[in-house]
Amino acid sequence: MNTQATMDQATPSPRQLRRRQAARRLSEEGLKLIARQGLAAAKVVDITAAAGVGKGTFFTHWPTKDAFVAELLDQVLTDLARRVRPLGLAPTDAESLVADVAAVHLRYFQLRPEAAALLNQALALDSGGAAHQAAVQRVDAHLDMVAQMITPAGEQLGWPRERTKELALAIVSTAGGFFWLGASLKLGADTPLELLDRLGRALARGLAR
Amino acid sequence: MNTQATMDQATPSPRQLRRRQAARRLSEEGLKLIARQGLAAAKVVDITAAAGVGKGTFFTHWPTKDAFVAELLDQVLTDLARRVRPLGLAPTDAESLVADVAAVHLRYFQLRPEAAALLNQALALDSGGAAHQAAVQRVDAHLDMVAQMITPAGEQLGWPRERTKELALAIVSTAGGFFWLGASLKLGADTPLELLDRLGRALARGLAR
Amino acid sequence: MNTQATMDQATPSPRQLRRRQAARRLSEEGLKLIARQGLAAAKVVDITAAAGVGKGTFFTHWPTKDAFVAELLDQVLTDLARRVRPLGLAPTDAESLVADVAAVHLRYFQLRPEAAALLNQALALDSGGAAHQAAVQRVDAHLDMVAQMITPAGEQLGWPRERTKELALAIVSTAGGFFWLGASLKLGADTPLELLDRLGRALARGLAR
Amino acid sequence: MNTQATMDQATPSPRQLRRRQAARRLSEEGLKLIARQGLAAAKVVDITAAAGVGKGTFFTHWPTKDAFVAELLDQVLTDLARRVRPLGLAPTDAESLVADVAAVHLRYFQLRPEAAALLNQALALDSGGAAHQAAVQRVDAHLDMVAQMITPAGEQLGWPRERTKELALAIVSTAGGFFWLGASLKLGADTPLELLDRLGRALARGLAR
DNA sequence: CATGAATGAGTTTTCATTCAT
DNA sequence: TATGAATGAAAACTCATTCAT
Repeated sequence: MNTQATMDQATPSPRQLRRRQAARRLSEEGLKLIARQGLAAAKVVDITAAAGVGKGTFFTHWPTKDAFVAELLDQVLTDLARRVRPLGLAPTDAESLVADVAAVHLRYFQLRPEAAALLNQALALDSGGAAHQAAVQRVDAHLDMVAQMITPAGEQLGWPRERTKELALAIVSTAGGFFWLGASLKLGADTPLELLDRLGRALARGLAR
Repeated sequence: MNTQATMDQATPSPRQLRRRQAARRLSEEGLKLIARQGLAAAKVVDITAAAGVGKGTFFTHWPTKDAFVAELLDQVLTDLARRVRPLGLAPTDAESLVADVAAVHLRYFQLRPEAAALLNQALALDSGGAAHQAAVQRVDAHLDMVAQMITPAGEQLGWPRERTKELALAIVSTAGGFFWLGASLKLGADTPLELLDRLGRALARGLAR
Repeated sequence: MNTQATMDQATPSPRQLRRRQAARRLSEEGLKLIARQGLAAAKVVDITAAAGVGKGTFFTHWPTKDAFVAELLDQVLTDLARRVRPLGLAPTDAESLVADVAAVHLRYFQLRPEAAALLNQALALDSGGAAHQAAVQRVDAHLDMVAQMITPAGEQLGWPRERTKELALAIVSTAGGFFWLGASLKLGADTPLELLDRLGRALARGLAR
Repeated sequence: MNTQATMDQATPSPRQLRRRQAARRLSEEGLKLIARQGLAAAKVVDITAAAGVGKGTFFTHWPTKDAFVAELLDQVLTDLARRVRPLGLAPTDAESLVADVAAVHLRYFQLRPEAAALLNQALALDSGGAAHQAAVQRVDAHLDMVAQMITPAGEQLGWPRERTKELALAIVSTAGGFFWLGASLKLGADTPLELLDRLGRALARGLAR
């Protein structure tokens, strides 16, 4: 009862704390490096060096580099979802809802261009490999979530219900693509929120005839 | 007098013809493979096998794989530009011009998802390498072209002149990103033109306050 | 307090020991193979196989094959220099000094024909490459060392001071060349020291009018 | 009787002339390139380009690159032999004969450092290959020739008869080695003949007790 | 014969992953 | 558990050689 294993959240041993710290640093530095140098160019040894741990440590946290990328992608999309979901709760008109969802995506990727980079690079993994499958599934899940949120609004705006997922795709890809290309071309980082909002709203308004 | 050497562009030797044929096949199959399996996973040997030539032949056409990718990117963007440029000639209202430019991009990438894939993957090359530099520059040039076309229209719609390039980025990335994510997720390929037009128009309309 | 970290040079970890062992074995086997088969024909994989380690291990010790060759050359010339230098300390007449320097070179290369082989092959590397530059510089440094030693003696024997380096070249190339050609032709390995000494002395005596 | 094939030396067809011209140019440029860049770095295509012929032409003259090198080596040693042999005809004292043979070698390699380079590089070919065998044999034959010439002289000077070949080796390797190392280190090219003679004579004089 | 386009065997080098300490 | 040394599969690229024109 008093042993560590007994209670999950109870005073993690200092060792456990250090371990989690290391994992966090690895995630952070890994994401940065992948965004800065590309997925292939970001070597495991670079990531561990940046995080200040030994190379072998990496593989005590994730079984493979692909698994690491998968978790990174999951973190990013989970984080993004946390900001999107509340929009579904407060009732607004259809147009505003869609516009807001787009705006949140745009702002998120503007602040975290690494997230946009990761999104794109993860989908560029070998189509054969399980890693690609996993990435696709994870993004798909995010899209489903967004689609579910905006289905009624879309319908009100005259968008075919069975095609709402493409609407979600439009929102996510617009935002992700803009800041992914933008990061490469050194554009977009300082685009004023006001203009981004206009871009976000553009989609929504455009739907209404 | 009637020999080949007489006229520069006349009757290329059958050998040259075969050679060009091979180059074209390599480009086609290369683009397909890169889109299907990812840039890194598309090995040179796969591309040559798909094109039905020996491995070494590849390197008689391009000095490196990166040079090949660069040329592919150039071909794609040149091809795309050929379809975009005419829009600048026929006079229309500002909103329609922007909407049309967006629509052409969307349709282009819908028909050629490989092009969208290439665009995204080329920018994911090692940030250090010259290949990445080249890709960035090429895309940048395309953006400049688009920006130049839509600058007046953007201004009329109240978009700051010095930020037109970001507008161009929005158009290109929306289209490219949509079909890049879409291809991975098996979405978008059959989205009706009508809906795509609406998405395209969305940006344009959204600009007007 | 008694741990390894306490003293810098004390008790290298057993892992480090094994590592150094491997490096030494690689150097030895590499030198042998290069002498036996030629620099180009001595594949890295052959060297590692001969040393009983994996192929990749090679590159954890030297970044390139060229760097390996450079170190080998340095080892050889450093080792040779260790035997030559003492001659400069004990005072003798000019003729004997030169003869002794020549004799040490001859004996050294007779006992280690691989060293002679390496010397010649390293200079045969692509003239364009940095590897060739490095090899040339290293040999040049050895020549300078020898030249400095024999400058006064040479002068006494009537050899122009500004051409002492060519004298050094004569000594080194005579010895190296003899056993390099000799090894290829299966000659020289059992030439009696007495005869070698005569050859060595020949240079010295010959200088005096 | 009147056909070309009938008489060997009679009026070679202009075609034959051009062919021989090409072969000569290939030999010359090949030797230069091998000396300048190293045997491995001197690509067949470089040689043909330098000679102003197509790549394929090379292989109508020699079946392999190795055969080309073998012929080059043969040409060089034959050329050298032509200058050495006359010394055996005019009677002189033993010391002078040996000294003269050495001097001829030294002068030859000073004027043609490419020849020295070729000599060394040819012996560095894969020990496994037939090319190496051939090179070794050819050099061996040259050594035998020299040895035969100086055997009596050597004996008179007190050099063991059964070791004359090593004496020949000393002469050839001294000269070849000096200018081979010298060419790499930019030394020796302008060493005055007088000093070279002294070096050459050194060997001879040194032999006498 | 001369040519240069095509070819693929062969080599270096990289890097995720394993595992003994 | 953390570490970094060892490993070998994999991939780009080179270049002598072949051969159709």
